[in-house]
Amino acid sequence: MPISGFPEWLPAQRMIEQRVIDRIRSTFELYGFAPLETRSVEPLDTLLSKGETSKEVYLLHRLQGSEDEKSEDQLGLHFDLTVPFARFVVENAGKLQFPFRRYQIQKVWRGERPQEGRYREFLQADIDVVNRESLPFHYDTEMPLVIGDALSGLPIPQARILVNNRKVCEGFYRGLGLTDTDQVLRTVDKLDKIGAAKTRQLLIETAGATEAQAAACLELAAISADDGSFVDAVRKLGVSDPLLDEGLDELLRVVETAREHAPGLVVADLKIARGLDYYTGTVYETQLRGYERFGSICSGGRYDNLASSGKERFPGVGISIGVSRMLGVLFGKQALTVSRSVPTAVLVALPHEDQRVACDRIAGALRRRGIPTEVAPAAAKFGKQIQYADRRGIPYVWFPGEPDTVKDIRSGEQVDADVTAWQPPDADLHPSISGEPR
RNA sequence: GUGGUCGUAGCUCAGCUGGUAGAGCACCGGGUUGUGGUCCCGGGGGUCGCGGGUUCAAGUCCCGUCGAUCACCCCA
Repeated sequence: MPISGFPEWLPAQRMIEQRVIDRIRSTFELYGFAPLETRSVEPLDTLLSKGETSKEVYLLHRLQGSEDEKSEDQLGLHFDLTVPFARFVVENAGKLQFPFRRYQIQKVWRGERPQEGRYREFLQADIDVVNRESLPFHYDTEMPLVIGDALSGLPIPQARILVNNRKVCEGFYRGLGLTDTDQVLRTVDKLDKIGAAKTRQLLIETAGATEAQAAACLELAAISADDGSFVDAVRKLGVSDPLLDEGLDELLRVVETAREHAPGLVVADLKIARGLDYYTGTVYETQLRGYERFGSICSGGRYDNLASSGKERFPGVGISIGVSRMLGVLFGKQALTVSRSVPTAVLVALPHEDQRVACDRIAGALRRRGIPTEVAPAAAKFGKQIQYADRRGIPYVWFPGEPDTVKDIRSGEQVDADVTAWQPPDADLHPSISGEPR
């Protein structure tokens, strides 16, 4: 029986997942991020002190453990990769070179109610850069480019990274005279769901806004642009505040850098506010075109205060691809398929059981040349053996003989072949993933 | 964690106001004496998610539970 929120894929889907991970990993390394894996558990205090206030953390305890463990002794499964990473950096600061760029591809756990693309155990692929004391802003501009590069190499719908900056919102709200900027942010965040009228009402009721202030907040939230024009649009609203200026300047740099290196990838969208509450500046959120209703498949942001030890601070910026969420959503729409359900490229047919040794020899020779090969399970009729391959999508069946022949079962074409020379086309060597149903 | 909808064969589904389960596809075998996919014939397969209750009788009604999904919450 399945357990709610803990998905298990079939081999075909796992192959797709592995291909996706391969692509993400190689891209991360292409940009010089170093691999890291942290333990799955953290002290509960570490998890909770970093803003995760809800009870969605899974606790770990031994069956034979004592009932009255203190909370500082309790272990919880990590719910993201950023908090463990921050802890790791503080702990190992003396052994790391800064700025430190690392990637981490691991499972994380959250006790939320599952839905399509929302799980309790899921895989994240995360990159972060941290530095001592202060982190140059250009890293904030780099994050979307890495993600855009990784995702654009996959047969999935185009990604659109929505970017905002908390300084813009907070500065704007402050400039308006609103003091509870967090509450304003939380309310504005619901705009898409509850609509402008209700948002306006809530701003007045819960954030102490006047009609005019609420209207201004909505006007800010409505601004979205894939170029620098959003800056003028904000200025036209006539609010001024130093933090607002700083935020606009930063956001502009993200948008302009993306326009230079990856046109169409990034959009400044001043209503996005989400992410964990440790974010202090830039925030990212990513949609796949045509899949907007499934929410963000990749998000992150700048955190200036997450990691610190004594007087030392380690500000960072990072972004994380929700691999399981992205795949779950695409699987649900049958928008990702793989060319076969096994890695095998060649099935060696078995004429008689007493020829298994010879067939194993053929398979060995092919494998030594990097061709994934298996020998037929039984000396059934050749029709059955071909069917065995066909069911699994194995493209070639090898017939031992004088001479050996190999058949492309898709075309039916069968040619003489030599184990020391025959080579399938590169496209057939390994399963390939595509965006179209098979 | 809260609320709604749904849960019949591997898959898609049918099963009227309760009367002890059915189709198509898939699968297996044969026609086809060792090179598949078409066609024809035949066959296997279901504790009706699970548990309890009401009833002479429950796939069908009631309660609980598990799972899927949607909304809230929150977020990958």
